Amino acid sequence: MRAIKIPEKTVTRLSIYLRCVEELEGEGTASVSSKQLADRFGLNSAQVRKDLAYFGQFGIRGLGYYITPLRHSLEEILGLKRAWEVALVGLGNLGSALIAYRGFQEKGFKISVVFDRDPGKVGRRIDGIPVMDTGTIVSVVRKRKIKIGILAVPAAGAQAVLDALVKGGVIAVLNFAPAQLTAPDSVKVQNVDLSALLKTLSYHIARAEQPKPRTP
Amino acid sequence: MRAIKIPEKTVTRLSIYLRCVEELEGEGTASVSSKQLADRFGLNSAQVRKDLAYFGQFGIRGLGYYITPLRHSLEEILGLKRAWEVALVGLGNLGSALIAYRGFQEKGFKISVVFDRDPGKVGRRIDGIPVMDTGTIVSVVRKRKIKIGILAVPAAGAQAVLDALVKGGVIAVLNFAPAQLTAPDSVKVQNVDLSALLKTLSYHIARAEQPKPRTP
DNA sequence: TAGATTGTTAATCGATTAACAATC
DNA sequence: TAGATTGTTAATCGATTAACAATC
Repeated sequence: MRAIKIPEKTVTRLSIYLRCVEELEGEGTASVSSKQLADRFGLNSAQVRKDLAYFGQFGIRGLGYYITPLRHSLEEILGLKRAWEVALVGLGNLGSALIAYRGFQEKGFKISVVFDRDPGKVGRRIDGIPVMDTGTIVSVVRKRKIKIGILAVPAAGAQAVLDALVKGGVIAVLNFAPAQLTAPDSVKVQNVDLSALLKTLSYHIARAEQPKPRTP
Repeated sequence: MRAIKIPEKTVTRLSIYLRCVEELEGEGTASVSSKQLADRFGLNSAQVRKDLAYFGQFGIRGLGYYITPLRHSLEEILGLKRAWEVALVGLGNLGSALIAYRGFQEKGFKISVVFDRDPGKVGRRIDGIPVMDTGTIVSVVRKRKIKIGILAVPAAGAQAVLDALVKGGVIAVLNFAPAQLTAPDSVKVQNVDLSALLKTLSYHIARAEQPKPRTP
């Protein structure tokens, strides 16, 4: 029996499909073909079918996909049928921002503990969430069986924090620190370098502004 | 003369290289080979050389790359030799968070105007930044010659805001709204769907927890 | 049954990695 | 000069897209 390798990009697209399907469901659509989905949301129909086929047979030949069952399947695959507890590390500007941001909680990801090393912050509660010392990460995360961590600390301390999270049993991390972190293969680290994203934008502007090479 | 297509991923990696080079420079290193760089930061040396070679010849055979000149070249390529003004649209939780977050300003991206449609917010100043009505995007952005926009509005209104930004002359957009937006090819849109990122993480946890197939 | 659309295999495309001649 | 490392071409790998038999 071969373990079929599912491309990372396929998983990323799954949440795009889910969003599209949610939208269609909201409009009361009963079923959709991969072609319709692709045309409407700017996707490729073959890719939609191939991506879905990694996980099972969700469609009906000659008809397409029933919306509601497909949504349920996507939620099941993505592990969204349950709520996840999340540990946030770093209560600086970005960390505070992420707590205030409701987007995560709405999607079933609940920040249930925050870690910071500033004694002035430790022991307080932010939005009802307890702030604990960074030194207690391993034990607290382990005790609460938390599997998802968010890193919102400066780059310099990020690796040590990641190590602690991993030691405590965390297996998926959203990292906002601009640093090349290392973790065991079993741990999934998603990097989000906001400044780097802006830098690629500035590259594109610089390219777009200067080159006025020749008017044919 | 052929226009060499530079892969998007190469541009993304450029800012990673810049970060590495900055770190080495901080340590007082004078030069580095692609191999050293790759070993230390978990990159591939051939890829480093190939990526850089898209933009010119920055190395010296037998020696490697001189750190400081390479940093300057990377900054020049990425358009970081100047400060950029940025227009932020949406002063909700995420928008406020992005203003409080110092990361952008530090890297030369200055949020110089914020747009919101809430009359209760318009006219005020946040952190010294004027809050203006969303209806004025086109004229304000055009007048100030702003080229970069950040979208922190709900998905429903995102396309209209993007259209306004583009009409005003913006050519690069960082989009936090979970929506499939369309823009002219000349406009670069970078999507950052934070919830989608968490969803791929929850997928990985779901995979990691269940499958305990057989112990050989 | 005829028409439509899936699931899947084959073809294409692009990106990564390896190899090496050029050259410091 | 000998050793090292670049810039670049060729080989490999993986992902996307096209094509089509299976089948609703």
